[in-house]
Amino acid sequence: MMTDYKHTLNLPNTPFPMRGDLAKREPGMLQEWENRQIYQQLRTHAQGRPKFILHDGPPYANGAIHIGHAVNKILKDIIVKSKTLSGFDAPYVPGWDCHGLPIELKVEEKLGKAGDKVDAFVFRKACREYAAEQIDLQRKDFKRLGVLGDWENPYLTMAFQTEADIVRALGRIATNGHLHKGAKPVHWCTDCGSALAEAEVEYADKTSFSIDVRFTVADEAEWLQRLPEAAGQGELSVVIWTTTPWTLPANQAVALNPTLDYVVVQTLSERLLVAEALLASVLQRAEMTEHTVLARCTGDKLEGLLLQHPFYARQVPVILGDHVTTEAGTGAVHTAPGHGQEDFVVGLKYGLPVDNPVGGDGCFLPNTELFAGESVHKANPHVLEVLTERGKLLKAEKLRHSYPHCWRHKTPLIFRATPQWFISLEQNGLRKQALEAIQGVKWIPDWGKARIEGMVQNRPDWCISRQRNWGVPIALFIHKETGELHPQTAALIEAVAQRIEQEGIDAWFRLTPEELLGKDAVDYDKVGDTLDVWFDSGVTHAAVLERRADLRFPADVYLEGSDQHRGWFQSSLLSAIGTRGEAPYRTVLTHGFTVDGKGEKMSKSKGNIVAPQKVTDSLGADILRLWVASTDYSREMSVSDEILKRTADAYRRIRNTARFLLANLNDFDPATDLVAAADMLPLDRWAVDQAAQVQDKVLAAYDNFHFHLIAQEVLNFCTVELGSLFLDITKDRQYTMQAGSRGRRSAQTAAWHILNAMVRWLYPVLSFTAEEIWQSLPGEKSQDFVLFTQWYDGLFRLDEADKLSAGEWSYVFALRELISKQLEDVRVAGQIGAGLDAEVVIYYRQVGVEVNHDPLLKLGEELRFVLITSGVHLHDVVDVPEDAVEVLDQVFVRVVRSKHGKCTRCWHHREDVGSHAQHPELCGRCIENIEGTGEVRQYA
RNA sequence: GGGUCUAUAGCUCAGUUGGUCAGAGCGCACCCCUGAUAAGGGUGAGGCCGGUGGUUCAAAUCCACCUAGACCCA
Repeated sequence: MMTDYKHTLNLPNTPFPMRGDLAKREPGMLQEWENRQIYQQLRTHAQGRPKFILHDGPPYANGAIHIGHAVNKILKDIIVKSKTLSGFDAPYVPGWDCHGLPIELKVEEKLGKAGDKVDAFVFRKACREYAAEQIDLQRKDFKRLGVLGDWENPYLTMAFQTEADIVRALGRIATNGHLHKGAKPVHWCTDCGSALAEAEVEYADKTSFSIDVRFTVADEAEWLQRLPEAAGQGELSVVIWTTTPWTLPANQAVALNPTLDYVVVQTLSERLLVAEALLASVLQRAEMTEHTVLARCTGDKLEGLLLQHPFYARQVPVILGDHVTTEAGTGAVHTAPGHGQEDFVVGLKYGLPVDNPVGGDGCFLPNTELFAGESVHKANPHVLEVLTERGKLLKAEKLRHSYPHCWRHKTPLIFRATPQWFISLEQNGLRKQALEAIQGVKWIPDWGKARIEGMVQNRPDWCISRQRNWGVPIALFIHKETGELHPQTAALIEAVAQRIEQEGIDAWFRLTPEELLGKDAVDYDKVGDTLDVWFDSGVTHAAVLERRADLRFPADVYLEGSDQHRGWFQSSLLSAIGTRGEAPYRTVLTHGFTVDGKGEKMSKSKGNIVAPQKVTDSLGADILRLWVASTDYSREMSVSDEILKRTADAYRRIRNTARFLLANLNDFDPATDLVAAADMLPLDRWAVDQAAQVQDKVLAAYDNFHFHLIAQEVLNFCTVELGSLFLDITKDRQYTMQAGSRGRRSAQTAAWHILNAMVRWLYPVLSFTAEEIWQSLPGEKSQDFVLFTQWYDGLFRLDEADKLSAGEWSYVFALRELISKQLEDVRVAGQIGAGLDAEVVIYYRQVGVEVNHDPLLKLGEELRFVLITSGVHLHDVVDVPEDAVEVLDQVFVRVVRSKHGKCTRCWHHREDVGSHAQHPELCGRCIENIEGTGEVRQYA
């Protein structure tokens, strides 16, 4: 009998599932989108809109994607999608970086070295195939994340067209006068037999010899002229300290700091010159206790004096350099321009020879006196032996320190001067232009500017040569005698590029100089080096942005991890300046690295790695996307199981809010049931107003790329304004009023507007869920997918004409919260269970207050619906009884258990329950809703 | 060692130019509901704002140093 009336209620109902089951259902949705070709359709839709170009930084085509890749692509996707909803034509062309050493090494593992066990052409073909496989694997994972893009037509740096354009870009840099051939010390891996880019160098601990060596003065008389007090007994030597004994054969000078104080000390048998600040540590190391300081002077007094090389018959000068410090050593620096960057620079200043006695295999060249043929790594003890024999070794120890290693082989690198191609930062003002261009770019966060500025300011010339097989060739011809570029270089480059367009980079390796140069061929060499892969990806602004019809130069946004200030941001900037004098991007966004819950780097050994594939296969891509969106990406991004669990909690709340809204729109058809804004009930107008405010914040946050604020904002809205207030309060109206009544349709109209707005807020982040909601949204839709729409414009704000102002609502809800506390006290005391068991009496100042200015009086009888209690009674404060609680200044509340019977239909306790013979269990309001013309609501 | 950053409740984040700024949501505990139910509502307990010194009438908010962490470089 009690359940008889349940069928007279309009209970929520929806096929939209409470649980997302994302891991299971997302793949099906992806398939559907792919079948429908939504990316291609979107391009048609967006045609003619203003363009927004986000240029993809290409991941390297090797290995499974990790969480950092996922973060990067998801952030890009959020931007592209939000810009689409903002009315832009925002294409997304993903790319891959395909050439280079890591792929070559993978292929070497299978085939052996090119030119050794396998023909170079076969080898390159294998590299190409390997890269293509890797791309397929990565693409599959990227798509699974819900990232929308032109996946069937991505850009690849190994595409023939792109390879050709890379060569053309090199040509432009050459013709613009930035190319430079030089012998410079570069990081050299003896295992690779190649120079390494800075990005290919890793630092790791290594134990080295640490030796102090005597450089005895060549002509003591000359020294004493400058420094008469240095007269004494025994040989006079300058002491140098080095951790690379094998570089001594290439020594060309000893550097002192011009402003540091140096002393000559007399020991038992000799005189030594070192920096005063380091004297104590040197003597201690050499175990010399007896000493007297004979002389003292600054380094600049000694410039140009000659020293005897410790084992070769040559004299080397004392030179000056600010790079000499007192951090370690002796304050006198052994200088071998062929083996060190700083040595090279200072050597340039003094015109020192760049002697490089070491071959590409890491062995001393055959003409090297004493050490011919020895490997540098093994020659150290021999050098020590020679030094000892000649009495030049003051002290030898072992030292553990951080030392550069090859990122692939993990072997220690050497610095070795070799002929290399460089993009010069100075020769034609590239550095200056780049620094100027940096000023015109917007860097987000703003410290990105200082970071790249500092790096560009200080970086050395860009060494673009690699002695490798799988790379775009440095397609140049140089004169055999003079080393000059061929005068027709521009035309030659274009001719080569055209061949590469047809056949790929093999075209260059197959080419004989005669084919292009004719008779000149005898005088010219074909350069055999390949390009640094950073050059490949760096010039995609030309090979991709300019080349593709759907894109354009410059891009609006580049977005990568903070490591790319040295990498892609910089290689792109330098190459764009070098080719066309303009930055390739207007805005550069940076995201931090992903770290674990403790803020520490992820590593296999720590076991704290979060794999994106694992997340999508368990929680779903939308959870991963929501995590990305909830995290402030401008700093380190923490992920852990707990964090993902919290994210999944937030997701469920958002999903269920949407589900409940849908469930209440079960019988709603906007075409016939939509209530005009002006006719909606005040509470419903308030809810739409709140949504409008949220939308303002959400759109601003998308605009400023502050996605984590969106996640917070939307969740708060779902929880507070909707869950706690609007949805809870309107349940009564939704369920108990006549289905087609204005009161109910008004609430549904608000829900419909809110859902329409919300589904779009969510779409850039929760793409799967948003589309799912969209499919369930009632009414004829203008578009099949959220993606094809734009931000919802059906929201509105409260205005002066509203019966209750925004401020009045705020007051009512603040009071409601205070009354909730009172209800809770009574509930805990066991007097009531649900709020509907209670009635509330409010005592406050009423005398002299106009009804029009009193929100409580205006709401009147309907206040009980706002408070979700069975009754509300308003009295003037003069009548306040003893047991009322003052919740606000001069506002007292008393909560009592209702003494009336409970209506079995609406659950309110009402005096009139039982007064109707036909329906003894119902209140009058319910009877009116069942049999009459239906109740009318004014406010809530 | 140098450069660029970060450090607010268990978690994710707000805290504009220093003065109700110690906040929100989640989680947690407890209560209620059973007509959003592997849901929903309510109440509550959690932070000396990484640490130490300064500047100031006043600092989470400015300065210095330290600690921990991240990226880049040597």
